[in-house]
Amino acid sequence: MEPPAPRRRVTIVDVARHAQVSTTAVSKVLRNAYGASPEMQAKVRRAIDELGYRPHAGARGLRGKTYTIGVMLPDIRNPFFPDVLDGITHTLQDTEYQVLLGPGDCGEKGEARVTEALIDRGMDGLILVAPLASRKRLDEVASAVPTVIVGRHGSSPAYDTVADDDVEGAALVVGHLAALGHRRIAHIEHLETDPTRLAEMPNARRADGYRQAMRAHGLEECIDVVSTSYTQEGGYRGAKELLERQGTHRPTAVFAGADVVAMGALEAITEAGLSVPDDISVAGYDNTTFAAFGPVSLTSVDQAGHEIGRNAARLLLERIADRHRPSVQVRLSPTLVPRRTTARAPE
Amino acid sequence: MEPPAPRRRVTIVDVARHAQVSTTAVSKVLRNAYGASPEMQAKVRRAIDELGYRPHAGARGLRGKTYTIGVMLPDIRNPFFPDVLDGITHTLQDTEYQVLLGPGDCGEKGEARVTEALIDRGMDGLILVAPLASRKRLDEVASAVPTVIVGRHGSSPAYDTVADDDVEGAALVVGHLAALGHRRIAHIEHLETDPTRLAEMPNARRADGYRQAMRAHGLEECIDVVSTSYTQEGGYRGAKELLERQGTHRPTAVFAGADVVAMGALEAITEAGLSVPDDISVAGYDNTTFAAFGPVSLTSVDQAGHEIGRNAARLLLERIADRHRPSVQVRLSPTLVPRRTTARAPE
DNA sequence: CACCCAGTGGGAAACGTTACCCATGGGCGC
DNA sequence: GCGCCCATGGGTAACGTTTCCCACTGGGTG
Repeated sequence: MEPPAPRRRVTIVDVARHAQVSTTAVSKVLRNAYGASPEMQAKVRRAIDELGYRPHAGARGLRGKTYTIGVMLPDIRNPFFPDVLDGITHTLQDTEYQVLLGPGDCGEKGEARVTEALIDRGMDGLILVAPLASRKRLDEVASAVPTVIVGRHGSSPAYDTVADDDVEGAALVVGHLAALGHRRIAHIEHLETDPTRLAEMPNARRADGYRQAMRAHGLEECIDVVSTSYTQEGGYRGAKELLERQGTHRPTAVFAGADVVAMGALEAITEAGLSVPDDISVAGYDNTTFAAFGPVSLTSVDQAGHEIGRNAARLLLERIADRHRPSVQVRLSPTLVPRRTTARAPE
Repeated sequence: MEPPAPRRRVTIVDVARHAQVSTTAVSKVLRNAYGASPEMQAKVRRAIDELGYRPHAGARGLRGKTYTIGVMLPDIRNPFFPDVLDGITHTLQDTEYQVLLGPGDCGEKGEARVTEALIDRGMDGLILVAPLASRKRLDEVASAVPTVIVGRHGSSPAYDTVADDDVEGAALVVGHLAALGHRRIAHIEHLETDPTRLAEMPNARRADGYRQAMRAHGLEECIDVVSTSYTQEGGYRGAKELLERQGTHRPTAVFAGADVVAMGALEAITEAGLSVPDDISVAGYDNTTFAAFGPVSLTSVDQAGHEIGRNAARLLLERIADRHRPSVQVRLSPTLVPRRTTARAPE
C-alpha cells in the first residue's frame, strides 16, 4: 500500500490570512512582542488554534532564535548523565525552549562532529557535558553560540561552567574509609595523558583529591594508584592488578573513580573468591542507580546531577538573554552515600 | 571578564565570492548536483576549506533537506535504548546525516511534545522508539515526515516498522525454565489498559507469548501473571506479591518482562531471605549491561538492539529517498542468554 | 550553413520567519 | 486649537540556501 500524500504545512501566512491581519502581527503575537493589542492577540491566537499552526524553527532561526538548546552527551550509557539531563529538561520545560541531545559517540573526534552539527542546526545555546575538547576549541565553540560547560574545572570568559568539587568528593571517600580503620586504600583512576586537560578533567581531580586526602590522614605511605580507564573493563583490570599485590601490600579498600569502575572491580573481586566488604571494601563515584540497587548497595559519592543540570540550564538562559554578562563558575559540593560495600577494615 | 564578540558566520555567499563563482555553483558542489565541471568542483572545494565553511542546516531546510534524523527515545535510562541508538548512528555515520535525540520525558504528553518539536525543527526523518502514541497520531506524524517505528507491532501504509518478536522471546524463556523442570513459572507484566495499544505494545505481546508458551508446555494450570509496571519498583512489588503465595502456589521461577523488573524482583527476593537460583529462578528481558554484570549474571532475552537500530536507519534512508515506496515491516528474532539466575527447579 | 543539443554557469525567485521602520489616528499638554 | 507622542498595525527587506530556468558556448548533424 502506498503511503498517503503529505499535506502542506500551515505557515504564518495562512494564519495571517485566516485572521485577516498581517504576518507581522502574527509574528508579534507569537513572540509576545510589543505592539499587539489584546483584541489582536485574541484574534490571532484563535486562528492559530483553528489551523493548528506551529512555527517552523528553522525559518525562525534565520532571523531570530530557534528556541532550541543542544546538549552534547559524551556517552549515553553512563547512568550519571540522565540525572544531569533531567535537571536541564526540568528547568527548561516551562520555558519555550526545547532540548535536543547530540550523542557524542565517545572520543574527541565524534564529540567535535556533534558539537559542530548542533551549531550548524542553529541551537540558541549549548550545554557540553564533560567535553574532551581542548580549551581553545571550547573557546571557539563558545564564541559561536552561548555555551555552558558541565563537569570540567577551569574557567574562561567565553563560557560558564558548572562542576562538582571532585577533590572534596575524593576526600569524603578517603575520610569514610579511614574512619573505618582502613589504611591501605587504593585508587583506580582514569589515565589522562593530555597535559592541558590534566588539571581540568574530573578524573584527574579525583585522583588528586585522593592523594591530598591520604596525606591529610597521615597515609602518604599507603598511596596506591592504578591507572586504567573509567569503564567496567578498566575497573576489572585495575582490581585484578591490585589483588595481585602480596600480603601487606594488598589494599583493604578500593576507591574506584566511577561507579562503572566499581562494577568491574566488584566482578574481579568476586572472581578472586574474596568477599565484599568482609575482605575488601569498595567505593564508587556518581551514585548511579546501579549503586543504589539493593543487592549491590555500593557506597558512592553523589554528585547531585539534577542540581548540576538545573544550574547549567539556568546559566545558559541567562547568557542567551545577555551575551555580555561576565562568565560564572558554579561549584557544587558532593555528598557521601555509605552503603554495604564498605565496612571496618579486617583484623 | 566580558566574553569576546561573536564572529559572523561564513556563508555560501562568502565562499562564492572567494572562489569567484556564483552561489548557485557552490550549492551544486555542496550537493553533488549535476552541472558542475571538475575544475569548478576543485575551485569551490578549495574555497570551502580555506574559509572553513559549513552549511547552515536551518536555511537548507527551508528549500531542501536539513540532513538531520530525529530519534525519539522515551526513556534515556532504559539501558536497552543505547544499543538501538548505536545501530542507528553506526549506519548513519558515513552518510551526511546527523542524528539528534529527543528526550521523551516519559508519558504520552511529553512524547507528543518532543515529536512535534522534532518535526518543527525540520528533521528529514523520524525514528520513534517504542512510542506510546495512538495509531492515529502515528499516522499523522508519518504523513508529515518519513517515519520508522521501532519496537511496536502492527503496521500502517504510512510508516515502516522494526520490532523484535516478543512472543517468541517469551517462549524462549518459558521453554528454558520448563526444561529446567519448573512448572510454577510466574510472569510480571506491565499493565496495559488502553485497548488500541493492547495488541501492539511489546509488553502485551510478552505476556501473551508467556500464556501461549505455558499452554504449549501443558502448564496452563500454572499460569500466574502479576500486573505492575516495567520499572524496578514494579518488579519489587510484583515479586513481593508472588512471594506471599502459600506453599504450592508460590512460583519456583519468575519471568520478568524486562531487566529492570528483574532487578526489582531480585531485590525483593533477597530481602525475603531467599536465594537465587537455589530457591527461585529469575529471568529478565533485554539483556542489558546490568544483566551481563558478573555478580548479577541475569538470564535474559537478547533483542539485538544494534540490529534493530541498523534496520530502522536503513529503512528510513530508503523512505527518505522514495516516499512512495510501500511500507515495510521488519521482524527480528530474539535469542536467549542463559546465566546464573536460572537453575533446576528445587526438590 | 543553419540548427540543435549537451555541457556548463548564473540570475532570480522562492522557503517561513523576524527586524526595522514607517503610516495612521487619537488623546493630551500647552 | 495646534502640535506631539504613543499605541497600534503593516510593508518590506533581510536571513542562507536551493530550485527553476535561461544564457551562453562549442561541436556535431542534416
